[in-house]
Amino acid sequence: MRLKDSSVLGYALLGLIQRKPSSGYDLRKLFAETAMGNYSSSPGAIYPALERLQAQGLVLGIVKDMAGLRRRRLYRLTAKGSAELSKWLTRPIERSDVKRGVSELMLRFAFTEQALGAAAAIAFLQQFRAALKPYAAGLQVYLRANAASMPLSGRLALECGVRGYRSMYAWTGYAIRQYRQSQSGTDSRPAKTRKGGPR
Amino acid sequence: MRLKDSSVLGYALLGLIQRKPSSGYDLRKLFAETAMGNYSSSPGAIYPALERLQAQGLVLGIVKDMAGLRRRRLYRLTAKGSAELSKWLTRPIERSDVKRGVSELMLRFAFTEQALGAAAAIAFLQQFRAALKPYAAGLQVYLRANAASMPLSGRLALECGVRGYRSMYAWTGYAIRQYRQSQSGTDSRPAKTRKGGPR
DNA sequence: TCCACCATGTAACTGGTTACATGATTAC
DNA sequence: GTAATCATGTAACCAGTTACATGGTGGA
Repeated sequence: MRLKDSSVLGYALLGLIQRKPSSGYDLRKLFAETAMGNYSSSPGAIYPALERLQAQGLVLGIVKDMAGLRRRRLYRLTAKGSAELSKWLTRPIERSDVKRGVSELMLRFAFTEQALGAAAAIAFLQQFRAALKPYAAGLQVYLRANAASMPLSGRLALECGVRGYRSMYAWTGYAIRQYRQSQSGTDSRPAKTRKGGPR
Repeated sequence: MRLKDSSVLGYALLGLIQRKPSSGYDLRKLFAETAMGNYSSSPGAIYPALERLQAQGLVLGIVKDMAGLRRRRLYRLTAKGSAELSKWLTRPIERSDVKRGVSELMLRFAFTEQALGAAAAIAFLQQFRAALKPYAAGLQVYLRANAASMPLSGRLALECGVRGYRSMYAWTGYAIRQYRQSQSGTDSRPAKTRKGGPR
């Protein structure tokens, strides 16, 4: 009897709660306002998800009587929840993960630093890089083999994919360099300086 | 009483069926084998989806007694289905489409050429391009404004997104050039094109 | 005969969406 | 007192997943 792993939404919630104990309302706002907007929102998704996490013992919600405001249920990770989050973050990256879509991997990356430290983030990037390379190459091979028999639109759509994966591959190199740089400088605190921007 | 628009899967099925009348089995194989793998597969999704499309009158399934094989139900588009597909393909591209994810847009692009001709595909690319530019710029602005207060991982994740959108923007330029080239050279397609002349 | 494969379906479960309900607090 | 906002929930519905069922066909 397999306990279904938490959905991506579940892991996103775990990650955010780990970062800072939060109420459902807080989390909704985060999803709605920050660049994580592609992840769902709306009470009908989040409150039930939090209940599921609590039922699995990954999270513990305590009603706080915030002076002067309506009671809010503050969730924080349990030890089990923390372990589950770590397990998800360190799960080996496979071809199928890349294929299924890169957004879950980016979410994992975004949480790795604060949950497991910069070294783990670098390790993640290296794995990601290693998975991207053959994937892009495979697409390229498929493209070369089938280009002649595909309509132009199909060929171009594939090329778009190849370019996207290549771009991400290049990004992993850049990101690793950034981490190394931030480590060699002041230790422990990831450098917030250097707002160069991409490119 | 709004009939819910077909889901993305529904449109994907319409597009594939338009290209060539197909059975559920054919469609499953397409999803499983071609680079469209990210779209679902598995009978439990496809057969019910086909039934829904039929119930909406977008598609008509006829049992063919393919000599020597088990009967297969061949679906083909109805006029209504064709119209619905065209409506989806030509729906204006908005910021929210880009945000929600680019894969639906790529699917639309891939079907546009065969359904509506090369001119429509070019028009789609131009719209797509026009939507990508401000989106990437907006991300960039957000990044610059918040980089200082974000952990390195968050900053890098955002930068990855910016790079991805830039790469896609560049791709739209390339794709438009490719279409122009294919049109000016040997016209393979019977000219549905030339509506407004390639600007 | 039995197995492998083609092809279609179905049932149980899960999770997300939309829309609404509820109640507490602050501002007027 | 009433409106706006904070905050949590709930119910109905819908689509997708997994896993299984069905049955027809060809080949050993």
